[in-house]
Amino acid sequence: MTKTISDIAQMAGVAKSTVSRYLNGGSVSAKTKQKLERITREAGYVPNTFAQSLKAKRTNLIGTIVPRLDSFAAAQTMTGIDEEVRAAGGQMLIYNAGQEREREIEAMQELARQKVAGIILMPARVTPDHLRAAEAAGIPVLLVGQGSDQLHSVVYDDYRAGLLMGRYVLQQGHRRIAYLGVTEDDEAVGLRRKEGFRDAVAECGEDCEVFEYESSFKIADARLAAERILDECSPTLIVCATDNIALGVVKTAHLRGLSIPEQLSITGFGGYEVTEIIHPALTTVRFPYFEAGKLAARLVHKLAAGEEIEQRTILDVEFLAQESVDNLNKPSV
Amino acid sequence: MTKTISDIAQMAGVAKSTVSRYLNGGSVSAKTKQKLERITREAGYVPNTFAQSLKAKRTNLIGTIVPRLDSFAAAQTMTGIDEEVRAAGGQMLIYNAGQEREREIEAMQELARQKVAGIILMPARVTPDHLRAAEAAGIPVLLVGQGSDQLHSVVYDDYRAGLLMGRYVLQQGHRRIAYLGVTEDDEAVGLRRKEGFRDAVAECGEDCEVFEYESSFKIADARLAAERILDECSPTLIVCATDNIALGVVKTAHLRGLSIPEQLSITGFGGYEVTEIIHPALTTVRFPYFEAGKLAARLVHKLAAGEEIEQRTILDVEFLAQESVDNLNKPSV
DNA sequence: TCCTGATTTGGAACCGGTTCCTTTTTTAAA
DNA sequence: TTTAAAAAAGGAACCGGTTCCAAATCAGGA
Repeated sequence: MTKTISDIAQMAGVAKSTVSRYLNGGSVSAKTKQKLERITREAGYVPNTFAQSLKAKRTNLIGTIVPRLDSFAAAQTMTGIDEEVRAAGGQMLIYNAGQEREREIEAMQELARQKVAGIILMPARVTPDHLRAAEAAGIPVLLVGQGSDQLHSVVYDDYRAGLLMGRYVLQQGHRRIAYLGVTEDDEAVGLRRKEGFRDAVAECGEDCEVFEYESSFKIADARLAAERILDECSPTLIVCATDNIALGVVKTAHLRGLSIPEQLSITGFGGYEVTEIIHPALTTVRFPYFEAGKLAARLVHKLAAGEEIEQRTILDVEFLAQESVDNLNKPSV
Repeated sequence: MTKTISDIAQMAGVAKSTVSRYLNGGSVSAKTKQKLERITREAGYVPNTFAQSLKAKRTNLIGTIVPRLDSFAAAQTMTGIDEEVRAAGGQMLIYNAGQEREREIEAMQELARQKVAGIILMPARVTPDHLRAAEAAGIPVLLVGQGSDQLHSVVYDDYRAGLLMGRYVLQQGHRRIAYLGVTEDDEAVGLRRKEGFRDAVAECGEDCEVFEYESSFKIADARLAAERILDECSPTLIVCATDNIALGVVKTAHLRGLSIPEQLSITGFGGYEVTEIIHPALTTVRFPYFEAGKLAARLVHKLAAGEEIEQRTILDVEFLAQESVDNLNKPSV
């Protein structure tokens, strides 16, 4: 059976406090050190994590709460967190909230119970309940993707993403545009991106019709929304609030026999891997999900160590011009 | 401060053993029960997991080892596991092996150390090292996706997937086919699928040229392989061992200006969500990743409870005819 | 009212480590 | 050789629960 520290102590003929000291780098004579080295190795001794944590009252676990496991953004972020946490000798505990706000709260309580060193939360929206739960948890909570005045956060520059996208498509000559967004409850994705886009339209000065629509994050819903848009206002371009929504719109366009980008231009936001793979490649804005994960892990470690960090860290985004937007200024052949 | 069981006992004027009994449904008088109900609630008492686990020598955690976090198959499987584990009142601990075999071994040791109730492992390949580590872990280990004579497993019917695909494309009239596979070290994906496909060719009886190529799982590599295939043997169809590989081939075809499926037919395996979204939709075989996850969770729970289960559970696959394969039998217009 | 058996309760040991404090041993200086 | 200081080792308490066993309380029957 698995050995305990007392077993080792007995085998070595020393007190268990000595073994503990040996294991944790305390003052032990060279002779004893050597003997214990051999014995622990031969016995295959591994300390019991619970006993350690019980005494230490904390772990080196970082809890990550994600809205779902099968999303590109979540997967990239988790990978980034994992890489950094592992490098720091810790481990990442993933909690899947399944897109339900209640379960995000529940997850914070549960993670606090498990005495994780810190929590990284990727919420769709920050509610007072979140703040209360974060407060009650008594451990650092870091938001990713959404900001808050109360909690520390790592956010993307959603406003700039919208602005860059707006400037680009206007510069390509589009003046009849549908904006397919998501609920404004989602401040980052629903609101900021749209604001940036609107401001780009405003600063352009010229006449430009923008029709605003709304969809959920699901591809199927995006397809339906696209049907409505095409029926109602036949724009030259549909700007979609996420790459997934854009994929749905692309599908609908294909089904209607519209060629992209000649008959309909489409853009997304996100920079999912698939956007370069599909044909035509999707013009989008790349969000540094992976980097955000790494950064979040570093920051939450700092918080756990009691260090001060900036309230809000804003990560820059990168505009990616690809093939799905037609240049309406080009001389006709 | 967080309360301990002794605090509660003191507040209630009883021994801590009584509180423990109350919490775990032991024999407690109605009066005491009532009092403790109130006090634990008011004090917001939550038991310390470590102390519990230290005594119990086990947890209700299920450890899941995945090759990577950002893969469709892994995400679906994890979601399935999570759903089932949560329903059973447990929790899933995810360990990302980052596609490195060593880290799979390391993960098993680490999870054993953390006394998880069982391990679900999704390996690319089962090596003697895996078997040794599973043995040493002393807790149930269940494989998903790859079988083994030594360990319990949930596998897909890869052979049948290959067979169905082969029969279908032959029936569509293809006789000059490239099979773009992966290393045979991967028994399920690299070997079984190909064997099924070969047998379909054999049973067809007619003359049929099959050119076999190999790629990694990466889209970029698949694109390069596609270039070689198109240069070397100009088949009417490329059968790809995974949907991701197929996506790479589709991309290359598009870049070369080949229209799909008229000039080149392409198929995949997997049933990733994106295969229905791209245009033309990819003909593929759907693998029940989500269901496999749910089943795996149930089975590993049974193993943890000491129940007997079948050595190998084979899950059926579903052929999905979509648009990316041309019917060469159709009368030319 | 007293006795017996069933229920409740309290006390102590234990799970496997860490840490503080004291005692013993070693080392070096006087 | 003696002595003081430093290094090493031992012992016990503690972290926060669970569980076993003995003691106390309660109920019902004689």
